[in-house]
Amino acid sequence: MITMATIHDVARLAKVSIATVSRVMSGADPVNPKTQQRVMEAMEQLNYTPNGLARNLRSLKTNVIIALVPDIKNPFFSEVIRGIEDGAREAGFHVLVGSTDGDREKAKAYMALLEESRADGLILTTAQMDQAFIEDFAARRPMVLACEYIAGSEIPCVSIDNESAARKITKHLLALGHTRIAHIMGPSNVVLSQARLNGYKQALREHGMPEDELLVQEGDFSIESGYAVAKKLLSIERLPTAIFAASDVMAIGALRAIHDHGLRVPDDIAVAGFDDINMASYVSPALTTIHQPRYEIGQRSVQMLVKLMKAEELGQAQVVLEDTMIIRESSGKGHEEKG
Amino acid sequence: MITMATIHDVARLAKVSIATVSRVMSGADPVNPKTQQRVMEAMEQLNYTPNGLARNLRSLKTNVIIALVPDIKNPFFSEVIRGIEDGAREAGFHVLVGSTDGDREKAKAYMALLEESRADGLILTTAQMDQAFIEDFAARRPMVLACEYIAGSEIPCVSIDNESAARKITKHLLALGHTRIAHIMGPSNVVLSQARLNGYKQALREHGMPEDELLVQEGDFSIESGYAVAKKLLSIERLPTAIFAASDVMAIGALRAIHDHGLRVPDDIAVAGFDDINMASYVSPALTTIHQPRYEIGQRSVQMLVKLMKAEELGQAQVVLEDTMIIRESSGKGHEEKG
DNA sequence: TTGTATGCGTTATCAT
DNA sequence: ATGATAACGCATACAA
Repeated sequence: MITMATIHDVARLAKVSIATVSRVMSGADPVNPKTQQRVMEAMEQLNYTPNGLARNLRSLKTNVIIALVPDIKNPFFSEVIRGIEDGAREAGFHVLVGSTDGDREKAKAYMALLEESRADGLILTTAQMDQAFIEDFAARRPMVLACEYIAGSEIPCVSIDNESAARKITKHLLALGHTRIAHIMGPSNVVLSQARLNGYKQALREHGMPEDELLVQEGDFSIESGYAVAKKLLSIERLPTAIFAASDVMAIGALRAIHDHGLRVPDDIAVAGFDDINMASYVSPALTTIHQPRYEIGQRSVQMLVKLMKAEELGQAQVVLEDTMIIRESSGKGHEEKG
Repeated sequence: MITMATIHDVARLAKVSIATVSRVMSGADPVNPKTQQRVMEAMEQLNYTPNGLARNLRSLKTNVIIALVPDIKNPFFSEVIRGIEDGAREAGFHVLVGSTDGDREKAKAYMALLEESRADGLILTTAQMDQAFIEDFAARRPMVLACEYIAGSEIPCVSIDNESAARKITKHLLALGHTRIAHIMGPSNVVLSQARLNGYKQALREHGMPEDELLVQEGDFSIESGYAVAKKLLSIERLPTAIFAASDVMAIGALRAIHDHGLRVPDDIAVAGFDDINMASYVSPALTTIHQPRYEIGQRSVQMLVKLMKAEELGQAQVVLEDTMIIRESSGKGHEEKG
């Protein structure tokens, strides 16, 4: 709108060189108190704000990091983002949150900002693109994976052990005497969906339960998909006695589907979720779920990213945080386990 | 990590001047096909990506707009943001989403990015700072208010008519025969909380109902506050027969509080929300609420902002979109109205 | 069709 | 303690 004052304007008004103006801003070199005063007054008078772009170009740094989430509607990520933002602020960085809607091209568009030097680092909360692309990118740019661990990869990451967590909650359902446990998995192209599926299968196997392919159906983490998939599960001949959804949001969709079907949770069908989002303890029945330290995941991710950007050594590149099983109403009577 | 190739490197390798390299990138001036080929090969070979910062400094534009939300956890805003992002992408802009946590200082930190020329425009989804500050800012920088209309202000904005919507849903409860309708309002320092409160009061007045101060309690749009405030409402002597919460999220908290209190919705107490977030139709009982065209609010906001940034005339600076009352289970038997 | 040179607003390295 | 000037990487007006 209004044409901005530059360092030259300030210098002219204060009758000094631009170098001196720059000096009073940085405070690095000594400046005569009297001229300093003049410069400050000039800055004040012109309402001067240094141009960030010029500074960035000069330093070849932006102090911006990009955080990519697959779906900004998903409440799971919002807390992770908060952790990221707080961690970033502490380290003097701004966060640009991008929602990719599971679209590789959108993700790549954001990642291009790094190539253009318009951002310094990247946090990926879901690795949906092909692994080769990610590996290549991580080799060239500071990047951290939050929430997801890619087996066999050396990319720095922060996550829980999704497999063991899924195993744990499936075992909980088994311990309650369930014999037909269905699983609403996440999109099969994301790593953590596979991890949770594996944990589920392992638990069944360890208990000598047969795998029924009909009982495993794929959702996309949305509440709508949870509802739709649960409907499908309710239409098969031998009804499941329990449903383990790979996310709380999908579990809430399932809750509604079961309700609409005239059945009751947990009496007729038990339900378990994953993530422990805020709403999990407010819906009725309250959700049994796996608590993920979402805020901490975000925070730790940035901390690692900052080290990466400073080219510091990060001792451990793959951080696994602890999860907790939270037993509430939706799975029936129970107890709490830690691990 | 890796030291980037510059336009000079490309020029040297292709044995041309940097001007020519620049030309093949922009495609503005004609370039000999043969040299163009050489340049392209050089770019390819060096894996060259133009430095965005330099471009930005040159053009004094960043193509970045900042969208500020008070709370990224609030699902209401996620859909607005999606609208903003899609609209922005169409217009060739990137969106930097910032969460202010209702903290003026955080908001100002983001707004400073505009002053530093590191972003071109601002969308505020909640005006929590003092009005003078906002007015001043809007006079100097391209800015649009989404979701909120400030009476007496000329700042461009896109929103529904919060007052009439609140009046409408309160009247719905009155029509169902409710005599003691409580209101869980939003934070009193945000404009739309006041608007919704006013609508609520107007409806009561029009029906000749007395105002009971005990029945109006302030929340902060969080599910926890909805729960806590509802608890408070359940502890007063003459119980309310209905609760109108200023947001669905708070309404869901209230649902749980009523449930925990051993009462039933809508039989014992009716509940109405506001926003029509995704989850509103999935909780039990499903929420009666006001549907806001959230995605469109976001989209229209950016469109206005883009015009503002281009210094184009925006015909109408204050856009009011239509809301819809959605009657579901939580308010008891009913019908649907439009307006 | 191509090259030279200037400027975008800073910071930093020289001098003085 | 201060000033002149060269980068940072690119786009473009002007020459050739």
